[in-house]
Amino acid sequence: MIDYAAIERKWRAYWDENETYRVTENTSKPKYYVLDMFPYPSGAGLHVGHPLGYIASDIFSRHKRMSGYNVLHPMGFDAFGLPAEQYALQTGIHPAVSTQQNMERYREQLSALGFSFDWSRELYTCDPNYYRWTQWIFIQLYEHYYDNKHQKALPITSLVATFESTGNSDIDAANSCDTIFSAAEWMAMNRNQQEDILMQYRLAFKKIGYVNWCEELGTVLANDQVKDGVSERGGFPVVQKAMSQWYLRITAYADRLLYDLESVDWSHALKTMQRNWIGRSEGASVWFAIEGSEEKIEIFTTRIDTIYGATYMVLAPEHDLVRQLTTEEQQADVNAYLAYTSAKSEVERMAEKKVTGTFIGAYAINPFTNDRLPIYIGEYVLKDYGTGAIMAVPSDDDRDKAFAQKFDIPIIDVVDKTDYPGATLSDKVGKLINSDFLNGLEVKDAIKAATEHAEKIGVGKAVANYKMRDANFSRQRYWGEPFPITYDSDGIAHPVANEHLPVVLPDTQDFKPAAGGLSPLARLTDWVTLSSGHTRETDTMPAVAGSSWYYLRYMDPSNDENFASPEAINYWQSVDLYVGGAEHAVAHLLYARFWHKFLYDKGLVPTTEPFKKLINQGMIQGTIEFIYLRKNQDATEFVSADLVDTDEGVARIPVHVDMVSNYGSKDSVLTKEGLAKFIEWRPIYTEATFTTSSGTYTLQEFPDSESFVTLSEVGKMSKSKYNVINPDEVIGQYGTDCFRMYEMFLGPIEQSKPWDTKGIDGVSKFLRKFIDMFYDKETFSLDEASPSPEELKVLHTCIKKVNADIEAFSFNTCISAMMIAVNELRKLNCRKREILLPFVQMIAPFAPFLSEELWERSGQSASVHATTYPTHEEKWLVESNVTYPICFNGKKRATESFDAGLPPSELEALARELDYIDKWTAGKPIRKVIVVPGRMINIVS
RNA sequence: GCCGGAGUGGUGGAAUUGGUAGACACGCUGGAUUCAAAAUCCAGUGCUGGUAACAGCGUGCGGGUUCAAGUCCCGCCUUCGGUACCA
Repeated sequence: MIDYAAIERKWRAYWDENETYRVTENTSKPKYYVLDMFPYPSGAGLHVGHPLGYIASDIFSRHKRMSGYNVLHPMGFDAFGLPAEQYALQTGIHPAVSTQQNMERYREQLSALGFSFDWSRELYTCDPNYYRWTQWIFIQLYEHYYDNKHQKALPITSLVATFESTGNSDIDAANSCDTIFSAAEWMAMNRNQQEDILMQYRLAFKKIGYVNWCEELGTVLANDQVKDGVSERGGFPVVQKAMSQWYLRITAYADRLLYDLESVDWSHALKTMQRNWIGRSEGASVWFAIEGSEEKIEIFTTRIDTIYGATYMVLAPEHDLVRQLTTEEQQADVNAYLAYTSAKSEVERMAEKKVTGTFIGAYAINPFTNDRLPIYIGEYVLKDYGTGAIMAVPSDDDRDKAFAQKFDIPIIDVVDKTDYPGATLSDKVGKLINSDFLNGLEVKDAIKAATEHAEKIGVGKAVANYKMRDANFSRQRYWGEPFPITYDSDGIAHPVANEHLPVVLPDTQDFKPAAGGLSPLARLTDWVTLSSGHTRETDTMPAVAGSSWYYLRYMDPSNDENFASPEAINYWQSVDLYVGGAEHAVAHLLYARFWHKFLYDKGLVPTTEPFKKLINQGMIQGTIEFIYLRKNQDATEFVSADLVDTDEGVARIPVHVDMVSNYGSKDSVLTKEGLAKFIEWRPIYTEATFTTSSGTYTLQEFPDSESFVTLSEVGKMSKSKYNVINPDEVIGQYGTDCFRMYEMFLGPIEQSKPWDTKGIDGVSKFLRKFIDMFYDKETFSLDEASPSPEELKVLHTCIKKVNADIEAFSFNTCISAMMIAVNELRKLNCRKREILLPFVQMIAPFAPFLSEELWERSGQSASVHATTYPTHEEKWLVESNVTYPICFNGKKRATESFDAGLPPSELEALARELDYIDKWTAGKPIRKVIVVPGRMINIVS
């Protein structure tokens, strides 16, 4: 009856030709912006997991569109980034070429899935017409600083004006400048000095910082690209290295990024993740004088109340004052310790967590007690958090305590916790002791009192600190946006003039990373050196640059004058619904919010947040199979191998050495029969014994000798785990509509679940039954008679439920509601036009191809997707009778049907008359009867 | 360790947010159709006892609130994410 492949071809062509999904700024309709996180076009193409979010957002978009909204639903590609470049290094194929190919493949796969994207708005981040504006925004960041008093970004020129009139002492701005200067001092500086100072205020700035350096990839990585001390991509070791790098001062926006989370409709889990990442903690800054030095040590503490218990100080090994304060006698020790810490990689430090450190010979003065405190350096104090220095209170901090015990430093108890049994050291409870004027105060009050005292005597102040660091923005790689920055002969940075944007990424085949942390672009001397004598910045921007603002470009993707016209931005405002994976919960979403707030400060966007509502779709996982093998040389050692061979035809024999102890909980059994099948399936294992590069293995048998140990786990679909399922096969067999509906039917959209085609027949059957209703034997024919109230009730119940559930992103229950309706209509033998046409409209967002075809065959013109979505009429839903469960003391014992119009009092009276009451009350008098109209009746005795 | 989710039949999952637990679907069992199979259709299917009517039990575990708890509160267990020497 229906040839799926044919109708899919037909309607895709129709939609293309008629630009069915094209959208313009139509002010006569309310707007709605539905955005999917744009994909990185990888070489592997889409697997069944990718479309989950796209299907959901497509259904939602189609529903909104049919409900009278002007819907912007675009798609594009996050096309710059490491994988294409790594691929290029392996194959010699230019990233621009492979990226183009991959994008074409994605485009084809995406449109095969019937998504209603407005492809005329497609963008990709490696397009010069796009990254011209990425560069432009970068320049704006460079030319602005963040003013804390006004809580917004202001032009750097106004900062210069202030410097010229009053110096920097009155300025409250986000900065990394620790010198204070007067107007006269400013005017006396040479240009280099002035530019250095300004750099410490700019929102995009250059500084020397410790960065995650990955030698293997030849580049710096962001914190979130490093997992467990190795690069997320490739798993190469990552070490700390000091390099001059571009940064974005995202910390300036920390408070707003934190507090504005309250205004967005995101999941609780996601907001918490962002809050933790920003990591605001309230505390105090305190300055400790140093014996025999003009310098002071600034520390950050959340427990200023414990200052009377401070018995020593610790600086991070990289702290600026270390060199200066180290005494001659301690020099050798300190040098040895510094050598020790700098040789250690992040991985080692994390694994070890040893208590290490050394005394540097100097003493600080406790500003509250005037006690001499020895100054140590220790790796447990981090350079980048707070001020890189702490006052150590061993009585009330686990780490300080361990350190003090190791180095024999006195411990003074300052908090009495006897009133709080079970409280740990880190709990902020107890009464202060041994603490002068703080004695007897509760911790909370003591913190307040101590902070006030510090402020009064001028040795400290209340401050908030953040875990979040400024964002490293430099990559020493080829495949990214070039910085729109040149340097003059004095090394002073200059933004590239607007008319010279974009700075186009030069073409080359030589994209290998250069030695010494230089970008491949540094080798292109013709490009680097300009006729003016300036030289170009040769680092490129990270992938997060292009994705930080792409949602704005969709509003007006081909504008040459602006990143998007003010009119378009004003019309579309911001993204109403954003759908994407939780793996971008922190980095991408924080950067995008930061850029958006900056543009808001500049008056370029009308909203403070870019994404009003956000849905994280779950991951569709694959099954990862392991088979347990015994290494022949050593019968006691067990290892696992992936169930599949590699491209080279060699079994992979990784990890899980001691998993044998687990096999009671997770195992499934591979019988001898199963083994035969397995060998048939993977001919490389011709016997139960086989040899690989790492040895000879035998399948591990269970003691009963009838079976072997195997394991399967669910996990992310990935090429390397050989568990990728391509949607093409499923679509070929069942059709796109069925695939779409099945993915939705699998369960709630936000939940992760393993892919399993077991249930797809149910959806397929449902669609077939639905189509059947349009046919009389083999002929397409609808019943023109008027529908019965019963039929209308089925239809309208379903319409009501589907409308509500789409709004609630509960697509699985929409589909079950439609299944129920079809089952009931079939029972009623209904083939009525007045029932089935609204049904076609109702199912259209879910099954865009089939609905279009049935709509046409029913003699309707134009696209079903251009029609108005059905809404329910309450009059068809009213029931004349309601069936009530009759409960006795909360337990359901019977059901009774009553007239729906009866008031509760009459229902109660009827209930009291029921003849089986005695049976359940066991003769006890009825204490009361609870009637919940329309729900239930409970008789309490 | 800390933070945040989640635990419901053989399976995926429903349950209008405190009101008939297990909708819908898969699977399974029996039957119809068929030379046979596939497909399709019909019936049954939480567990326990019983031929049955029916009864008891039942939403990870233990308490509690309530006429009524999968849903709320307290204490655990398991599991999945995030994060980790953050002062």
